[in-house]
Amino acid sequence: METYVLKNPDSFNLEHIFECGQCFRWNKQGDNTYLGVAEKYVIRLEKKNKDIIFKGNKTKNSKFKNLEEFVEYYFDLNTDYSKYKEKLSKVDNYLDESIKFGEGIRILKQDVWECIISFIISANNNIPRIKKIIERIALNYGEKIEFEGNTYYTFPTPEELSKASVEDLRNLGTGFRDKRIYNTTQIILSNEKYIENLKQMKTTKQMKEELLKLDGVGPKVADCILLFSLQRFDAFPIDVWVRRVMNDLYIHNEDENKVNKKMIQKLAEEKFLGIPGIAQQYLFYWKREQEKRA
DNA sequence: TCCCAGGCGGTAG
DNA sequence: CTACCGCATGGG
Repeated sequence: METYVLKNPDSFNLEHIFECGQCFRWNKQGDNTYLGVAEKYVIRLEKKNKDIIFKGNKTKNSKFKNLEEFVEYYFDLNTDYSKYKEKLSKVDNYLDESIKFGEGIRILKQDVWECIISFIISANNNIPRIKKIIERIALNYGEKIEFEGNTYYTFPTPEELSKASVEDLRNLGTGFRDKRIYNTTQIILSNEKYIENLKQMKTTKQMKEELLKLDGVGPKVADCILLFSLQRFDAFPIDVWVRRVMNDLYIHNEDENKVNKKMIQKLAEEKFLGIPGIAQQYLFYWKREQEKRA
C-alpha cells in the first residue's frame, strides 16, 4: 500500500471531479472518501482539512513508478485550471456561475483504450447500467488487486478482453453493443501501435477521423474519448444534457430535441475561446446537479 | 405495461 | 447529405 498527500491543491474537489460525468469507476463511499480503479491502481481519496490524501495499491504491470507519479499524471496536476476559469468566467454570466458552482473540476487523463470501450457501452444506455457493465467486464477479464482487505479488478487490456467472445460479451449485459466491443477490440489488437499512433497525431480532427473508424464510435463517443483521455479540450461532446443547457441558455428553441447539433457545435466554437471541452464540463455539471436537486 | 437511457449503424430519400 | 429506425437490457 502506498500513500501520497497533496497539500492544499487548487481546483481539486472530489465531488466535482468524479461527478461531472467524465468517469465510470469512481464511487463515493459512506465515509465521504472516493474509491476507484484506474490504470493498474485502486485508490482511495480523502479530503483532510485542505489536503487530499491518496492511498492505493497497484498490480505489477503498472507503467508508473509509484502512486505520486500516477496521481500527478491522472489528475493532470501540472495543468493550471485557474487560468482557464478566469478566461471562461468572462465569457458571460452563465459560464461565470457554472464555474463558481463547479470550481474544483479537473479533466482526468484516463486510459484511452478503457475510454473507447466505456463510451461504446454508453450508447443509448444509462449511467448506473454503464457502470455495472464495466464492473462486470473488469471482474471477468481484468487483473486482481488487493486493497484494504478487499479485491478489485483492473479494466482488462485489449489482450485480456480479446478472450471474450461476442456471446460472452452479450452475457455481461452489453446488449446490442456486444459486436461493437468485439470488433473494436480486434481492430486495436491487430495494430500493436494503435493507441501510440493515435496519441501522436497532430490535430484533433485527425484523431477524430481515426476514432470514427472503430465500430460503435460515432461523433459523440469520439468527442468523449478525445476530451477525457487525449486532452483535446477543443472537443465538445454533445449529449442530451449539453444540448439542453445550450438550448436553455443560448438558443431558446421550444423543443430542445429539434436543435441542430451543428448549430450547437458552431456556437461552442465561437463562444468558448478554443476550450469548449472545459466549458462543457462546467455547464454539464451545473445543469445536471440543478436538475437532480429540482 | 410502457418508457427511457450520455448514440450508432444501416437504409432510404 | 440528412432523416429516420431498430436495437438489448434493466430500472422507474
